[in-house]
Amino acid sequence: MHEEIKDMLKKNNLSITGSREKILGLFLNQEGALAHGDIEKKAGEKFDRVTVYRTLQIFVEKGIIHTIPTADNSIRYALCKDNCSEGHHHDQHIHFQCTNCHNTYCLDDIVTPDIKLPKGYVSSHIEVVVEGTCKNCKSPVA
Amino acid sequence: MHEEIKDMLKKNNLSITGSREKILGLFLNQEGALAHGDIEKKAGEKFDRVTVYRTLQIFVEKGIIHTIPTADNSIRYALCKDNCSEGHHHDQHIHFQCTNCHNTYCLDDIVTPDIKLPKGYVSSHIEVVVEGTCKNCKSPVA
DNA sequence: ACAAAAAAAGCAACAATGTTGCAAAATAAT
DNA sequence: ATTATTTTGCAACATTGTTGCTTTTTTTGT
Ligand SMILES: [Mn+2]
Ligand SMILES: [Mn+2]
Ligand SMILES: [Zn+2]
Ligand SMILES: [Zn+2]
Repeated sequence: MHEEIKDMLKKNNLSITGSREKILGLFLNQEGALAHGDIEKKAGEKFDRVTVYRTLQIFVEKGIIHTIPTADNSIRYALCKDNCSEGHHHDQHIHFQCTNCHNTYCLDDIVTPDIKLPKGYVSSHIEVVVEGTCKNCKSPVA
Repeated sequence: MHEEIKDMLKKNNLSITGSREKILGLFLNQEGALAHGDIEKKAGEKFDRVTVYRTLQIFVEKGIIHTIPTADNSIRYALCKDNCSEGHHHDQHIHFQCTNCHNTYCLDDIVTPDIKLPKGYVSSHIEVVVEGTCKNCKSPVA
């Protein structure tokens, strides 16, 4: 597991440092997505806030994690599982945000749908965020 | 036009004040969506920053405007055209964000698609944001 | 294993954004 | 017109994000 982390960093031409190992570890041990605040709390006790910002930034650039837009003005981050690479993401799955537990999940198997746009508009990327109740929060009988 | 603004405020049980008239006017004279920063710049010169926050908040609550999530951590706001009411939005259109001019548009005629979710997930609301080149920025010949 | 070079982390200072409580002012109701 | 209600502006503060620079750590090459 810890070797896996080092390998991932090496594969992306990143030097192995404490903060990168720690933060990447957080993502690997996490089902859903993480908001910046979560990461600061969990990792930031050991590291400077600025380091967390810079680590997340470089992880996004390298295609290790991707961002998920949400309506509450706090970006979430999640691991890329679509073989993204430096400067080129191709995450095309949708995201689910539970209004109950407030977790955000990548639904990696659900591909973003095609959207027919009005004449003149050209699409390069589609983000779909579905809100509702997640499988863990589903009411027992419903 | 100015009567229209007052009527909208009255219809929503809001008292008629300078800041509300001004900010609602901005939205009515605007094709795309407005980021908080835009509104502060255009209206905030006359009004306190706090007033802008509170005005936007109450407009959202009343169903006069809705928010649009974006990946750059700056919520955009746009007029509701779907007869939204207090506490109950039913904007079901998609949004388009131009990577060139950075405008955000409501594509009011394009309804959000149905999404087939994995077992256990229940959807209550769907947000779709398409990125690309808008009709105004389209390259001449393409 | 060591020294030199390169990269990252930490620190401090700052900018931008968002929140809250309260007194003064404006608006609405009587 | 007076009173009651609502909204505003202000001040103070909290949170979030950015930048430049020095020190420390990691990597590279020997
Ligand atoms: Mn994802
Ligand atoms: Mn819209
Ligand atoms: Zn849940
Ligand atoms: Zn454009």
